Amino acid sequence: MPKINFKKKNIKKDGQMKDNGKRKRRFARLRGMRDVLPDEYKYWNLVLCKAAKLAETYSFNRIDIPVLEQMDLYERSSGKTSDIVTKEMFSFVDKSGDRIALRPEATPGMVRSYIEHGMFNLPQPVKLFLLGPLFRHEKPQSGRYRQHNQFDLEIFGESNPAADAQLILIAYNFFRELQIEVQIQINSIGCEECREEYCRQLVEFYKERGKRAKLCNDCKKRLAKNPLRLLDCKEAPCIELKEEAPQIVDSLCDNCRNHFIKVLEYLDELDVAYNLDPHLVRGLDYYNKTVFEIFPLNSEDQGRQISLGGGGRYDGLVEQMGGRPTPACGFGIGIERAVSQVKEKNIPIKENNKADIFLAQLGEQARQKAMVLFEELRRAGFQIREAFTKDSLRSQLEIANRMGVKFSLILGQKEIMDKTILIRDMESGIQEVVDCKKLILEIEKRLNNGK
RNA sequence: GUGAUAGUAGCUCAAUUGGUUAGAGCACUUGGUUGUGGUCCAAGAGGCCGUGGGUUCAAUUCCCAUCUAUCACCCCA
Repeated sequence: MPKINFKKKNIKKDGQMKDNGKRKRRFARLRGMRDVLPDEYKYWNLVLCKAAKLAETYSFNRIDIPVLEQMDLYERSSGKTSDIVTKEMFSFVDKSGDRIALRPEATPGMVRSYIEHGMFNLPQPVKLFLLGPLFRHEKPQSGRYRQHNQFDLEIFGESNPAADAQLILIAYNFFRELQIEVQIQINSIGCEECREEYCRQLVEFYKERGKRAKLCNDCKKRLAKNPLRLLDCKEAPCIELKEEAPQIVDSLCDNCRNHFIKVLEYLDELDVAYNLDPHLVRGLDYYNKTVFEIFPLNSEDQGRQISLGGGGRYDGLVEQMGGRPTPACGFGIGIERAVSQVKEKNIPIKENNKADIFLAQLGEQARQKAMVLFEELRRAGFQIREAFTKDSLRSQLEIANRMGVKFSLILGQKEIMDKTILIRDMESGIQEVVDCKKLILEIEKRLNNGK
């Protein structure tokens, strides 16, 4: 005998059918996007404040630039062959047929802004910082989102190696003061001339007796297109080969070598620890001379090294983008990654939004009076909270308790008639009737006693 | 873009050899107390068992696809 299978979801307890004719659609978050909820925002505040404070100290001025730019901007600056441009851009054609991209990195937009607003007429160097979102259409992973925020610093119009060193110092301070241990990897990839010379050496090296055959397929392509990227490969045979490959530091011209040595000297003097990494090359076309990257320092290493930030010098970019010849350098730090490090370290966070007083009311008339009183007390400078939409005293005291206030003021019909108010000590539960006129004095007395 | 694992309530997780009302803890709402929080007690609400298709009398359970998440690669912050 077949049994009829009624689905429970269609039947209410009383046996009536649910009205599921129109099912409401629930919207899901887009892939790789995140909501930052209040619980997490305390960590964000910590990180964001540290960033803004440091930037200010080193005379960087905050700017905001659009999230949308012309796609060409990135193609011409970051490089048409770079991963960021070729496969990671959120791009589209808008209603007027323009090719648009959501910014995948900050520097090109900053350069555009510098040129467009004639900032070369300002006293140089121009030091700017940006806090905001970037977009990359990658496959999401831990610590990697399609929208992420960066703390981005740029110095325009300064060729002095002290500028490079200062950027690294700021990054170093940023993490150290957030109690995150980091490791700084640094290298110099020289200027166009010495890089060209180096690439020639590198290609020659790999062409020697059968080395080329050992390379992975990607690297064979790199050898022809962008030999520098050979140093970045993580395939075992390629790593083995590159150990013996010529190092770019040895091919630097005098100018570039001196610049690099100066940067390192400043860092030594400032006691900023760094590792020279002769294989560090960055994925963007515009870098020259100093390049650096920051990694967390994990004693028990879990294999993957996730970068917390990186940057370098890009002396040719401003001119290439149509501006005057302008030396420049900059770096970016991933806010989400910094936040996740802070959370991991369980750094205690002081609650700065703690209140002293809660004002409870009972009855419509009392509610009106209480709303007025609340404004008075707030203007008098007290840290006060309320829940005027609640009716019962019970739920109001429950909220007061959750907020951890020291006292609750209770205003009801009886108190209004007597022109008094109740002060309840939340710890002891002791209540006192106080004359309304003396309220401020009485509160101050109690708050000061607590100290 | 490639590969691995997973998806049940807001959260953390049970259960099902395919079967009739899918459970718990925390959180939430209400009441016990029509003017008193933290503890306690009671009740309530909350589930397209990720989505779509297939097999079956019957699928949350089996199969396929897909989406999403996590992890690794690529690359990066």
